[in-house]
Amino acid sequence: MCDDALELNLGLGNKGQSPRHRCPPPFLLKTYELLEEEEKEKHSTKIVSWNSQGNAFVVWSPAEFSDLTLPRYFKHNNFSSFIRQLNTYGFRKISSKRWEFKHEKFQRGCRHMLIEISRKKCEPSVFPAYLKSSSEENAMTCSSEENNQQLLMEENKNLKKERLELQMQIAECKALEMKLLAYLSQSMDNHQNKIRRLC
Amino acid sequence: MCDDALELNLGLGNKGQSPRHRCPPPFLLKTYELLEEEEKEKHSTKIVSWNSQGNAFVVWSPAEFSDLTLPRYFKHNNFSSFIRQLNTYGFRKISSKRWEFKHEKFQRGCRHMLIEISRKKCEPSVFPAYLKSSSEENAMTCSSEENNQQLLMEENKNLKKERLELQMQIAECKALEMKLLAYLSQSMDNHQNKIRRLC
DNA sequence: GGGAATATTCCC
DNA sequence: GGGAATATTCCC
Repeated sequence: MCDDALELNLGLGNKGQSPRHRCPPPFLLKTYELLEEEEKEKHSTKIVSWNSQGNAFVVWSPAEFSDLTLPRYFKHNNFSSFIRQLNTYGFRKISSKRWEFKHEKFQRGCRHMLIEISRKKCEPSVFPAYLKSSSEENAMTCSSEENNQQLLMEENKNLKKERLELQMQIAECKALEMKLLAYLSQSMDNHQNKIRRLC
Repeated sequence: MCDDALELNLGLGNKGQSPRHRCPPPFLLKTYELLEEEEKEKHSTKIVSWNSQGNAFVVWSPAEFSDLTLPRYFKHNNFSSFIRQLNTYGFRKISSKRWEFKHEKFQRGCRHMLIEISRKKCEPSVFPAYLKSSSEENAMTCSSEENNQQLLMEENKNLKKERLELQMQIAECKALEMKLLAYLSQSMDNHQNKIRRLC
């Protein structure tokens, strides 16, 4: 199930992204560590923990969690901000009776899976926010030419971004090629040696 | 100069936006208040203050400002984050010798003007820096507008062509990858067989 | 100085 | 639960 070794060897983790994205987003790391560290804590009542199967976690006491736990890991003490982040990363509340949150790739003992969780994208639509929110004003103040120009600019920007991503993909492909070739030649040598030894 | 009353009465402040925008953004309010409150402080050395004319402010001691002042108003103690915000709101550093920042609408005793300061949009107003005319009046002549559009369309066309080429390169890369992998697995089988035959 | 990703807040 | 504005971080 775990391809980490292959990914590590071939350098394919998080394709097309910048270096800082090779590790999980701070939010996920902190939430995971918070759960590991809370297991060691000696509170009179449990504040937050993995559920019994370890495939989700439960905030047993939102009040204490907000006041005591959150500010130790984040720049706030608002339960709702924490939940907003959970939703951003695709967690779901799986119980109506308690604050239990689940994500397929967020499980006890599986820190390596965190890298597979990503923020939900807000669709990069053709129309940027500033055109959507004030389209009436724009219609008043912008000539259709200017409007056109804005669309062109937007498309242009997206194309350049796309170009960069494609270029990075190519670089990765080439690197993989090199590694495969190196591995191929090495493994042939090995086999040659084995055969020689056997003769 | 101050339209606050009118805006309030007609509910026209920050058109098309939600109520919370009728007051200045928190960053501006906090920075303004910070300056008012620092005036009362009794530090051995001045940390931050309005300049003598009151039309800009000076951070006299960035180190103390970061360690002592920032965390009292913001969720961090990084001078660079503070400066990033200043830039976002259009402040300029107006001295090369000291940390002095200025915005036309940010002046001592003029809290009511803060409402007129807004974040720079991340969207280029219309044109990128290298295409922008130097005049702030941006009284673009028809011909230069058309010219611009021509350039944009040209660039756009080229980018799309480039994209196609890159995509083809990637396809080739992937095909080669497949061949290498197939060859690798085949050659390993062959060698295994040779070894078996030799044993 | 600013683009862009992530975090926090506010609001529906 | 999520859209969108603002704040903070990271990077060029």
